[in-house]
Amino acid sequence: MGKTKPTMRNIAKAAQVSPTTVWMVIHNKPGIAPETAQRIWATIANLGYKVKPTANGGHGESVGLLIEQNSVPVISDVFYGEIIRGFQTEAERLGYHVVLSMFDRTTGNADVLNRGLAQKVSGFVVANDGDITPEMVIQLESLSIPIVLVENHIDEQRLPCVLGDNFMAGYQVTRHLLNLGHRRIALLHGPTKYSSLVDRLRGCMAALAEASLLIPTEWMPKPVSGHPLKGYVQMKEILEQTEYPTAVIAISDKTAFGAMEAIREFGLKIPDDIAIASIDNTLESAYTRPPLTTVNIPKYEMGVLALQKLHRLIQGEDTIPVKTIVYSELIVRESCGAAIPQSGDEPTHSG
Amino acid sequence: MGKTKPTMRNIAKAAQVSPTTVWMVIHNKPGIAPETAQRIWATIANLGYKVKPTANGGHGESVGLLIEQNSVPVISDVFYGEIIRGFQTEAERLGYHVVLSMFDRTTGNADVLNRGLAQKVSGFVVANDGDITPEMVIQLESLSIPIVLVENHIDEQRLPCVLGDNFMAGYQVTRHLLNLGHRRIALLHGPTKYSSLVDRLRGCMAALAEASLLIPTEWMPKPVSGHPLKGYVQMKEILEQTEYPTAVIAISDKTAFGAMEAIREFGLKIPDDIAIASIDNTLESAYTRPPLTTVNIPKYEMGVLALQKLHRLIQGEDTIPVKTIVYSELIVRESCGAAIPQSGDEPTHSG
DNA sequence: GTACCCTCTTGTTTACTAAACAATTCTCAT
DNA sequence: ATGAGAATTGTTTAGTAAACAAGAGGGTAC
Repeated sequence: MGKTKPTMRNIAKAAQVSPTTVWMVIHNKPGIAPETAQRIWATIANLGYKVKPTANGGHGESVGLLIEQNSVPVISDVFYGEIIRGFQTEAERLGYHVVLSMFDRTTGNADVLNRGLAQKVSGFVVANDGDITPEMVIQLESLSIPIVLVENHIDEQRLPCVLGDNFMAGYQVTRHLLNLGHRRIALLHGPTKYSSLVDRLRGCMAALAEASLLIPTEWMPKPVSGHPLKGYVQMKEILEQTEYPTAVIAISDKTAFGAMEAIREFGLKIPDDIAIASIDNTLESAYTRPPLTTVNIPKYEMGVLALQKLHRLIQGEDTIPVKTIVYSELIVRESCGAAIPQSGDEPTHSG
Repeated sequence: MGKTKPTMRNIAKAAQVSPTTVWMVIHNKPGIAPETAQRIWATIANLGYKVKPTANGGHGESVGLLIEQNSVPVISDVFYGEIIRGFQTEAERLGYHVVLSMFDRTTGNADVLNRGLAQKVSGFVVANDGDITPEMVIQLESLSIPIVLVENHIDEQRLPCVLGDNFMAGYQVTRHLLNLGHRRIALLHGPTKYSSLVDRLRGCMAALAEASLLIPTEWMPKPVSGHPLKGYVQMKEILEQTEYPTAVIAISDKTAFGAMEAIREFGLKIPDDIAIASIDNTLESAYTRPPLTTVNIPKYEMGVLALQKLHRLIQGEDTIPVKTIVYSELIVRESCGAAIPQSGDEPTHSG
C-alpha cells in the first residue's frame, strides 16, 4: 500500500490485468473468469477504491419500484408480494439494485420526483394501480427514464406494461359456471380505477353475452370501500333481495373471502346453495372452506417479466410499447361443486 | 493464390486478422469495423472459402415463416403483407434469412415437417391463423425449436404470440358507436376459428354489455364462406328484415367493404341511414366512399415484434411464454357521421 | 479573484485477439 | 479394415490495446 492512488488503471496494474477488465468487473459485464473477478475485487478493497456513485448508489445500476402508500404492507401482501419477489430475484440476477419508493396519493407524485430519486435510478416500475392517473404518468414520462406498469394499463398513453390475462381470467371463470349449468349469476366487481379489475369484469360480461345473458343491476352491487372484508357488504346486499342467484363471481380472491363469510352468516351452503368462484389464486384460496375455485394469475412471473422489460428499455431496446400478458389458468376446487344445479328460470330457493 | 487451402485460419492470415475475427464476420456478430468485415469477405471470396452449411442455408441463421396455402398472395395481402414486411426488415437487421413455407390445410402440416425444413431453420413464425389446430402445434413443438404465433393464440398451449389488441379494438369501435348515440347495432362477425376475430367480437360484446345491451341474433348473421365479398351476404340478410339497425360493426375492413356494397345496393346512405365501422385500418379503408371509420392494428410493428420474440427464444431467453399485444387506435373517418341519429325507438339518452 | 485555454487524468467503448476447447478428419501401425 | 492417437477444423471464453468523451487541474491573462 504505497502511494498508489486508487484509480482503475492502478488497480489494473496491481491485479495484472487491463483497465478494461477492471471496468468490466465493476460493472459486472459477462465474460470474466470468476477467479479473476475475485482477485480484482480484492485489489479494489485493498487499494480502497470507491466506485464512483454516478446515477447509482453503489456498483451496478438501480431500478425504482413505485407502490401505493396505503399498501405499505404490500411486501407481505399475497398478490403484490409474489410480484415483488419475482422482480427482486430477477433484479439480482441482472445486477440491479431495487429502490423501494412510496407513493402518497394525497400529494400526487411530486413527492417521489422531488426526492431526487429519479436521478439515481435508471428506470421505474409502477406496481399496483388505481391512483396512477394519466397526468402523473405524463409527469413521470417527462423525466425521460423508462417506465413499466405492472397489473395496470392506460391505453391512451401506450406505455409498456406487464399484465395478467385478466380478460381471459374473467372469461374462464364465467365459462366454467355457465358450463356447470348456472344461469342466475351475480357479480361482485371492484372499483373501476383498477384497470385489471375492469378487464376481469369485461371478460365476465363477454362470456355471459355469448350466452345471451346480462347480469341484472341488482346482482351487480357497487363495491364499498372502507370495510375490511371487501365482498362482505356487496354479498349481503344481494342476499337481502327476494331472489338470489345460484352462483357468484367475485372479482378477486379477497372479495370472495368476504362474500363467503356473508353467505355463511346467511345460513346458506357453498356450493350447494350458492356456488362461488373468483380470480387471483392467492395462497389462502386453497385453504378456505370449501377451497375456492379461482383463476391463477402468475404473479411471480409477472415480476420477472417486469424487470426484464425494464432492463431492455434501459438498454434502449424494445422501442415499440406493448402489453405483455401472461397466461392465466382456471383452478377448479370445490366452491362450485361439480353437478349442474337445475335452476332454470325458477330459483331453487327463495329469500 | 498459392496452395493455401481455404480455411478460416488461412483467411485470417491472408486478411491479417485473427481466426476469431473471421468467424465473427461470417456469423455477423457485432463489434467488427465495417471496413474490416469488407476486407475479410473479399479474402473469403478470393480464396474460395465455402461457409459450411451446418443447420442453415448460407451464412447467418434462418427463420421460417409459415403461412396458409390458400393465402398464397399473402405477401400482397394488405394485412399480412405489412406484418411480413416488418418481419423481413427486422430479420435483415438481425442477420436472419427468412424461409417462406406454405401450409396446406388438406395434408396437415406433415408437408412442412417432412421437407426437412425444420432442420434448416432455427425457429418458426406461424402467421395467419385459423387452420393451425392445437394438434399441429403439438407436432410443431415436438421439433423443439422455437415457435411464435402471429395474430393467433391458443390459450391451452401457452405459446408465445404477438397480437393486435383485438379485444380493445372491438371495445373501442363499439364504444364509439355507443357514444354517438347508437343503440340499434348489428354485428358482422367472422369464422370462430380465427382467434383474433373472436377477440374482437368479445370486445364488442363487452362494450355492449356495459351499456346493458345484447345484440339480437337476427342482427348477428353467421359468416358465409365462399363469397368473394365477405360481408356482402351477411349485410343483405340483415337488410331483408322488417327493421334494420342504425349502425353496423364489421369485424374486419374487408367485411365492411362487402357490407357497404350491400347497403348501397339497398339504396341506403352511409352514414345518414346506417353508420358502419370496422377494425383493421387497411390502406383501402381510407379511400372508400365514405372513408371508413376503423381501428388501427399496427401490422408492421407486429412483424418486427414477432421476429424479435423469435430471436430471443432462439437465444434461449424469454422462458416465460407471454402474449405480446400492440396497442390499437380508433381512427375516426366519415362512415359513422358525427351527429347522433334520432332513428329507432330509443331516444338519444336513456335515463 | 476569475475567466479562459490547454493538458492530463479518469472512466468508457470499440474492435480485435490468444488460447483453450470440441468435434471432425487424417494417419498409420497393427 | 481398424482403432488409437495426432492434427486440423470451427467455436468459445476471457481477455486486451487503443481510441474516445468528459471532467479536473493548472497555468496564464486580465
